[in-house]
Amino acid sequence: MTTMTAAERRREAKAAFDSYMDACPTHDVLAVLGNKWTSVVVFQLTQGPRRYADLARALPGVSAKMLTQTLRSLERDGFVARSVTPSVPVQVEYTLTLLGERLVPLLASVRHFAEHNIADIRAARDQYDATATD
Amino acid sequence: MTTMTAAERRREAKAAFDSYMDACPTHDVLAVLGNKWTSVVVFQLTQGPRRYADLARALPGVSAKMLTQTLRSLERDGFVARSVTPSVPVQVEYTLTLLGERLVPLLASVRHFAEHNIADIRAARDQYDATATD
DNA sequence: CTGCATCCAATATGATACTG
DNA sequence: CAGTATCATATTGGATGCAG
Repeated sequence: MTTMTAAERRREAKAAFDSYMDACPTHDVLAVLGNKWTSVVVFQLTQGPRRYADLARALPGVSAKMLTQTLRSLERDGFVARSVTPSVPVQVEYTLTLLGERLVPLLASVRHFAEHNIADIRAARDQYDATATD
Repeated sequence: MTTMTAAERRREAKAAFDSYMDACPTHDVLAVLGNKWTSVVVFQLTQGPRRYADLARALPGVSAKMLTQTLRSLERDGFVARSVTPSVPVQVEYTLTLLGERLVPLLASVRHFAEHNIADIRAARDQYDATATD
């Protein structure tokens, strides 16, 4: 049973690593935050509860589809609560949950890092692109 | 010239918002961190310099293409330095730059948040999925 | 007003084979 | 060893029209 051992071991290592990646909390959170509209929507909600149309107006770049999708995803993760007022027409309000509020200091950390280092990052990019074009 | 004003204003607002998003440092950093392999590659490099094959071995889930792409992207952003030793065969070593080291505490913040809140997040997901299936 | 369905484009990721 | 090239698939994002 030594035949194929190397390939087998590689496959097993890969499967194990894939499960690890799937289970890794950090990676999970990063995937959520990495979505294009997550951070801006959360930021809007830190300003207070917002209705669907409020968000659409504040975020002119988002399509209706992505706004809905982002809100659903945040709701599913427990960051955002959705409450419907059955009037005519219906009124839907989105609010940050307590769990969602805990996202705020984290986003502040990211912002802090970003604002302090973006100049270096962009300088590096410019230099990289310049030397590549040479 | 009052015709189409509403639509025009919407288009302008969207264009302005798009530029804002593109220019936003936080969003920029989040986009980098959101890539599937960025965090794990950076984490490997916090353990010390690594050669290409070292990384491939430590990260059995990554394809050669994505490993190269991730490293190039990190190099372009100034987080990682690539040094070639012209031997036979060539030896390529990747190291975190000083800028890259500054990523470490940020990733630690993300990890801290993730580890403290992942249980609540997953509970929320389970509940959401359960009530949706009802 | 809210938001789903549909179709489409762009990007990210992956598998495989090949090269200096 | 350290990639590149190519092809294929998956995921993400967007535009439009329709519905409760």
